[in-house]
Amino acid sequence: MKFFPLPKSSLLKKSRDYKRVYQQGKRLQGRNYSIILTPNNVDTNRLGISIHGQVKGAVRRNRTKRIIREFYRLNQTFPQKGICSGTVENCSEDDLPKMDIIFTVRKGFDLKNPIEITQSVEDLFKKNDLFKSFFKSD
RNA sequence: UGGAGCGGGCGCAUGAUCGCUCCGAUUCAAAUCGGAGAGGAAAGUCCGGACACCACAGGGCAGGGUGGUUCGUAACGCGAACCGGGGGCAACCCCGGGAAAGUGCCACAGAAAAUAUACCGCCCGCCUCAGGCGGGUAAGGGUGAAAAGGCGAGGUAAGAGCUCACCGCUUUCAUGAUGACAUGAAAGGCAUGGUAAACCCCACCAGGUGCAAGACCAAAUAGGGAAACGUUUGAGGACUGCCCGUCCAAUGUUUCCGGGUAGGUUGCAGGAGGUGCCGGGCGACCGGUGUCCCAGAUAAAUGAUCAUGGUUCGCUUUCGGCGAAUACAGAAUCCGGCUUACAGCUCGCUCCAUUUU
RNA sequence: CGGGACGUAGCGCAGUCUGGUAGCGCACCUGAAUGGGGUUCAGGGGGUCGGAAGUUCAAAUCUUCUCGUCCCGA
Repeated sequence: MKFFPLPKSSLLKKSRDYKRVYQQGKRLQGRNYSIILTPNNVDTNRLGISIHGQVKGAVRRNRTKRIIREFYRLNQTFPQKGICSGTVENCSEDDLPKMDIIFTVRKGFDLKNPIEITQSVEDLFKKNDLFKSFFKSD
């Protein structure tokens, strides 16, 4: 069994970090959720989770957050992996920069375990060629 | 056996693997090991306190809250017991100051909605063809949510507390109770419609703001104060009329000081604490003693996966098998209440009906 | 964490303080006017007053609880 620790340094903490990602990041729209990505200058990926207040009930919000975090714990390099899976070009996961990720959830989100989220996110990356938009635009 | 009332409890369990937060130990550190990790409502934020800061000579008004009595409590709008009224066959449940201090309101209907009054009536008198006029009366009809004590007898032209008995009401007295109040007696002779979750009156209560309170440490940037050393001037002021010089001023550098933002630390987990036993009390609760330490996050920890087993439902139906479901809901300074939400399981006491003995 | 406001016809709002009749504009329907449409005029329909209890003879209105939406302060 492999170890997948998730310390707090792998989470976004500050309001200005969130603002930077919202302003500079690339957005992927899923079903009642979206993922925002931007490269950072730290040597790890960092995750932030934002759940809309219309998701009623603190229990439901907390549970959604924990499931997303569990998904991230098991797939900490999913942005790099996803970008490579979405392009036809030559791509190595280790050459890509580390990312800041924000996972935003809206009303109607109904994925109930990490496996469903993994499948949904993989499908999402395959539909979008992020490699091009990040590194070929200039 | 069925129905009902009241008061409690539990609210999935066990194991494995991978994670998260805090505490303790080892340790330079990294890390390792050990321990702990959501609720009965953590919720709504409706009350009350603790704690903190601010304000404050004393008193009052306005505005707000509470509302039978006596206890309990740190305190309460909470709880207990009792009192009175109402509902229920019953267990039991619900309600609670003042309407004979004052003001307002009571639609429509109705003669009249509180100063009393008279539509249909009843009775008497006069005029008189039907009927009309004047007076007496409020028992009956009618209206309305509500109609001026109820009911019976006497009384009367017809009636009326006009008189009387009983009930109710008011006042006074006596007895009992800490008290709400209860019981009894006498007198009055009907005066007192409802509404205070209308204004109001009476009694009692209360400074304000809230842990993002408050305390401490403290970048960057801008600006403030002080000191030292320089610089500039045919722009200014003072010593002095002029020059030099000095001081102020302007400006630069350095150092120091104070406030203080981001950020960090603390407040922040031993408490009106839980629980066993003993004692006091009808009870709420209180006292003594033993024992336990029981979440502490901050873009905010308490999770994921798998296995086995409960419980409930559906299908199948011989054991059994398969599938589904497993409530309401997540700590944010803490505590005492209230209110609201809640799948299902379960315990105790009591009442009613039926059956058997 | 603390404070405040709102919910009434399909839509936007009065009425709530001071309890008895729910009203206005737009929209909708019918008719008139026009060759037809628009404008205009006349008439009409449509509301569990967010929900539940309570006070009262009577509640959109008063009281309590509750649901939803929005806003403000830190």
